[in-house]
Amino acid sequence: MAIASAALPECSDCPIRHRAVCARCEPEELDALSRIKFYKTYAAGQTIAIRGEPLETVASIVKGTATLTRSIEDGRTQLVGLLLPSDFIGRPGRSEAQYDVTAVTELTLCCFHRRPFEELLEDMPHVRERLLEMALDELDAARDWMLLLGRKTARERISSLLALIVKRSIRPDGGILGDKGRVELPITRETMANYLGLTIETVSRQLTKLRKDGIIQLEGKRTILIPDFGALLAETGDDDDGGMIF
Amino acid sequence: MAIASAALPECSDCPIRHRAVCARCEPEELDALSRIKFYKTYAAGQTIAIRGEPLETVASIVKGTATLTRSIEDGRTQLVGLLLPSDFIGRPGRSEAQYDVTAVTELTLCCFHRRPFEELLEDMPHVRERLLEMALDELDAARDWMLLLGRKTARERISSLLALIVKRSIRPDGGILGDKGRVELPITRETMANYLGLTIETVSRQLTKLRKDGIIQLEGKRTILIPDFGALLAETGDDDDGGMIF
DNA sequence: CGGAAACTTGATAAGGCTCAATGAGTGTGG
DNA sequence: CCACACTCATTGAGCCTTATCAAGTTTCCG
Repeated sequence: MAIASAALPECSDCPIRHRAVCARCEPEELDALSRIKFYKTYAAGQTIAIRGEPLETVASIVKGTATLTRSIEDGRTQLVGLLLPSDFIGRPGRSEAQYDVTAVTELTLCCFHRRPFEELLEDMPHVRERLLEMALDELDAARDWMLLLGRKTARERISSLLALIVKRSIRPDGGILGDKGRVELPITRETMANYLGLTIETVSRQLTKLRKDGIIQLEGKRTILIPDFGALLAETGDDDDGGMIF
Repeated sequence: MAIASAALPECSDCPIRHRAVCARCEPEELDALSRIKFYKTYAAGQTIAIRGEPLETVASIVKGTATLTRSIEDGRTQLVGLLLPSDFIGRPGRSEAQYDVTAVTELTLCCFHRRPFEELLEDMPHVRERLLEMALDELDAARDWMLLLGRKTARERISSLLALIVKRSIRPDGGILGDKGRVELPITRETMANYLGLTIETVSRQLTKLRKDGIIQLEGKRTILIPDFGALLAETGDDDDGGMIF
């Protein structure tokens, strides 16, 4: 399934050290985790897990992007989570995947076999605590998305997604976007459509409209310029605020 | 805010003793919780919390139903959670409500002031464990709902909701429904609409269609008869299975 | 350069929304 | 006890947003 097993870098050098489940670990806890961890790499487009099939590992995303999807046999697909570095895959106490998990870019995971991980968990209050915190954050995100899926117009959905991507683009080092308001889209139109509960045609048309209205500029297919972030936020339908959390 | 403070019954007699956050508590943990708990009662329709306002209590629902909603100023409202007995309100480590919480029936809560609860939490592994489990279950439920909101037709949404209500009606004592396939709807058409991301007119029309198609029978406004549960499930758009989870 | 994948654009149709009127159930007060 | 008001629900007519179907176009990449 995995393309290759990478060498094992030290946790102290890990790019997600301060955000993943292990964020608040003491050195000895980190040691214990380190002893049972292993890395896996996936190519863009590869399947990581399939709903209903056994999944005996849990993992943190170290690098890359993955999606969590739910679908119906007739092809309708809904993206239920966008997984970025530091996000956690799998659930302690469950041996079957609840969602389809797919790599959308090249992906590196820091994996643990489920059983040993669960056993270690008993003695690692900091991991449990962080896991709870992350689950609650994801729950909040899922519920915000429910508002979008249930009540927002196509234009508001697109704007919300772009705003979200912008906010996440800023995060990594706290610095502002590479260029003034230039954002790289990490996902295809189809993935956007599946995230937003729309068709790719509607996504495309709404992007065009936002461009014609001067809210955004398109530079090639995957790069977007946002001259006025406030103007974009005004299109999201949100009671602003949510502005800059974190 | 609360109508009245009820007497304090013993935890051992509590109807949600085996499902709430305290489900796996040892007697001494239960004692500790018991010492800081207090009950509150709300009338149907009363507001329990407002998004963005301070919320310094957490609570378990003992009796009744409440809703979690997110909305936009222009009135659009999305229900993001349906809270039933044993469900938990509030989040450790957060002092502001993230959602509007409203009682839809008369409601009894088992409350704790947030700070003391958080402190007790440090020494109660069983509560933390259960809290994580419940959060992950809610996350799964929210994600299933995202599929419904993003991709299902009105008819499928209504059917899914009815199926969900039926499943929950069975749960309490493990016994089958009161009468052969007779289910009481705990919510109004408006609440259903806000849950399903539809208007009340569409909810009403689809219920009528399901009735004309013989999938359900309506008995007054709030009671539904389901002669063939399998037939209802076939209308939900789900790959069946999900059959009887809980 | 050729081919495939990703994206855009157009024409048309349909599902669900909006607006509006009507009906059923419930509680209140004369 | 009936009339009235009020809430909740149903039904209808017309419209609008988004989906569907069908070409084109651009980009990527061997």
